[in-house]
Amino acid sequence: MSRGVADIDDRAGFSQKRANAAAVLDYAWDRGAFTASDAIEATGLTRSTVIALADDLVERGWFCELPNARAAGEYRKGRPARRYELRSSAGVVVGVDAGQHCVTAAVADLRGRELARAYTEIDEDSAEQRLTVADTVIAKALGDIGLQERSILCVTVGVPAPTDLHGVSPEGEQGFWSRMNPGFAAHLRERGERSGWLIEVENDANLAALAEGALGAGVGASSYITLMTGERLGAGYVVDGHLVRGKRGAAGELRLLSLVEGVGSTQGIAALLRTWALEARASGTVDASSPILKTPEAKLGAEVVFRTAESGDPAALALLDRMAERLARICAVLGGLLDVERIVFSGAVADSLGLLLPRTAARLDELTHSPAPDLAASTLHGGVVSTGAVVRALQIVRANAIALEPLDPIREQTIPF
Amino acid sequence: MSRGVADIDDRAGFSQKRANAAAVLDYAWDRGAFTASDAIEATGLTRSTVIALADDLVERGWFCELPNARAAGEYRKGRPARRYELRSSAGVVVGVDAGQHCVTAAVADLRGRELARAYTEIDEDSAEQRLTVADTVIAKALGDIGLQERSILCVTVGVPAPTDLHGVSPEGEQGFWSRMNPGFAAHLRERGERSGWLIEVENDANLAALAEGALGAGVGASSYITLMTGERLGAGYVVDGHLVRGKRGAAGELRLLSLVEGVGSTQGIAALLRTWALEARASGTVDASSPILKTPEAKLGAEVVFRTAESGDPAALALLDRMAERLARICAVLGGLLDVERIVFSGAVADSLGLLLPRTAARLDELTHSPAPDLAASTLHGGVVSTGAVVRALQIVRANAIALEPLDPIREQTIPF
DNA sequence: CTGATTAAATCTAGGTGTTAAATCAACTCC
DNA sequence: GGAGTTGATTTAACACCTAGATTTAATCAG
Repeated sequence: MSRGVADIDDRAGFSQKRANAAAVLDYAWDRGAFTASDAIEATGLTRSTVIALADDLVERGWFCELPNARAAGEYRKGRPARRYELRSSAGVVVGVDAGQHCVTAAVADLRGRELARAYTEIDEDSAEQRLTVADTVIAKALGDIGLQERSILCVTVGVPAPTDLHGVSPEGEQGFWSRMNPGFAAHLRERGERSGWLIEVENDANLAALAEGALGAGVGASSYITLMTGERLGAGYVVDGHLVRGKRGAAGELRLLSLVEGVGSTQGIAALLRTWALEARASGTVDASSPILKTPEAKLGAEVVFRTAESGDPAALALLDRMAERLARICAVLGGLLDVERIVFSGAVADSLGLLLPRTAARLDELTHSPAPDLAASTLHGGVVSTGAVVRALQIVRANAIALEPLDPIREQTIPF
Repeated sequence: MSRGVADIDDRAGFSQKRANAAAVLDYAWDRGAFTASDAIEATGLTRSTVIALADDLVERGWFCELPNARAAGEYRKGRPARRYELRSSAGVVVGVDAGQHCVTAAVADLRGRELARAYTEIDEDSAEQRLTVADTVIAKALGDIGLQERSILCVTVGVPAPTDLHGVSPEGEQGFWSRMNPGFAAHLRERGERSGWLIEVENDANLAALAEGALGAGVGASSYITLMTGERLGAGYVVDGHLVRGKRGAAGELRLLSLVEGVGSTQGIAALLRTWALEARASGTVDASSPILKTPEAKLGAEVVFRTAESGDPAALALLDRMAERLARICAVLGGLLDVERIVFSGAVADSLGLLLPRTAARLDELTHSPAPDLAASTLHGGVVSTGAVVRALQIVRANAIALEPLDPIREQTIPF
């Protein structure tokens, strides 16, 4: 569980106050304003205790006390209750998508509202560069809203590589993985320890899965898979509410799907549709009027195929059917082996799946006996990984909140955006 | 987590004493005799507190106090320490394997020592019968060692069907699953509530996986798969230390493996080797001296093939190679998709895999790029499921211990076996 | 405007459980 | 038998929670 997070309290015995404070804080986390009575009911503690704890948390900067009870229209007779709320500006989290070609950093408050976002493209793949680029992108995002590093409570970095419990990636083929993750964990941990924030380095598909589960098409499902499907396929599994990582964090690497009949490679939808479209054009079977023939070769990609199919073009539809067959097989195997209720398609092509998804679902239904998993397209457009990183960072902060010291509660009302 | 277990305490606020007592009890669980000083170090609590808690637990029947410190040879100077130990006879757990043809019940003490075992075969498949047979088999096992129902702390039942969080199985094809699990959960829960024990109904392969992880070939691995491979294939996944169950508990149902090239059906090793041996014999390509030709048809099964192969028979070895290829593909897909470090072969044929496993491993190595999972044969012979049920029951008792009342500490020394 | 009503805050006394420090007990070793 | 060592026991103080009485801040009815 701790995963690279500094273990702050290793006492096994419990401090009652600490535990109760954690309960109140946790209750407040996903709730808006609340009164002492609300917390009393939720925690089973006495009024005196709850109020003492809440005042404590106000003093420590986690809560702010709201003006008065009746303001919110929800008036009830009797003495107005004091109202508290999690101080969403008690600190920020940073979610970084350290992708192959581009590094993005998103800064969010404790409610998950995105306050800033910055990115830089990377040309050269030197290890050094990836680390320093991440540093500067984070600094840039923070700078845009006038915050300093000490506002950070947690930084989570997503990398296109499996990561173990310490955020370290294995070598991988031709060292790709260790090039993508050249020691983010160690680098950030060192800085985090100085500045007092927690860190985590996690596989990008896993973070995407968390994003979908928290905000996207995975909401409400306790078992689902997120398929990242741009140029290459990758998956993040959430089963029984837990992220499934595997020994080296490589669960969700789909290379072995090549053993499934009719699947072959692990190329993504975008890559494959492009290849197929070029093949079709070369085969001479495509109608002369079809955009698949008319589009210039350099521009012929998945987007074109999707758009062309929507206008009823038979050649494009044939390609979609072929893709549906392939995706259905992938979903059947993954969904069948893991018994998930939903499979979310995420990544660049997610917005264009209108025609493809129903076809895939129909085919999937034929392949499976028991109820097949639902298929859904991500609603999170780009930035899934950085969003997932923010989601994960918030989870980490929430789990460790009582052990953390938030910003001094001076600049109370300043929510930059 | 609770999974059919009666939720005894739903207060959110914490009782400090209760939590500390739980810590001490949990510390004692997988430890032999220990002194107060040991527990002090482990829990971080004060001597006074630990001793008070320990005495409390002695009074409640969870601990017994052992004679004196120096007895155990581990003498150190100074005043001899009081020594405590988990009272393994504080109660028993019952693990039931409610298989298709046979119901087995194992009774074990809190240390996991098996005290009794009973079984009955089932001829007819009436739902009623399965429930009552389970009752009588449990009663028989208990009776053999002169215990009464109120000694039971938890009953776990393994069924050859997926189970959801409440222990309920879906319909399944031709109602097989609901015939195998005709409401064990509801039936036992009712009885358990009267007699004060916890219950759980779980898929048999999942229980086998837990058994392997606790006592068998899965020990030491945090991510492994147990393949149950008798007549039909089934798997239990443990990834990152968690059992992976899936929405309906059907993770590990391998029907969809039929989509993998070279795997085809989900028949088990025993079933398939029998079929293949008969095919080979019919094909006329088998040497006349081979036992595969000479064994009477009714006796020609997996056992014969394994034994024959060991004497170097080419026909039998060819069958093993064919099987190795198939198993390697299964392992490659499962191991690759889930990133496990080990795959354990469990079930009836586990003892005969001496020749098959190395061949499978070699082929598996070719199929995977990254380090392939280790392959291991179960060392638990028959009874894996009931053993797993006991393991699971003990987990449940451990997790809920402070909320349970053990037997009155009267018959202290009576450990029947 | 006054007093009744209501709901919540605040105050107070008491109890439970933990700690820290001092003291006592049971050993061994010389 | 006395010094030395380790751990149990005792004691007082403290931390935190609870329950109940009291007070406060509001509405509402007349």
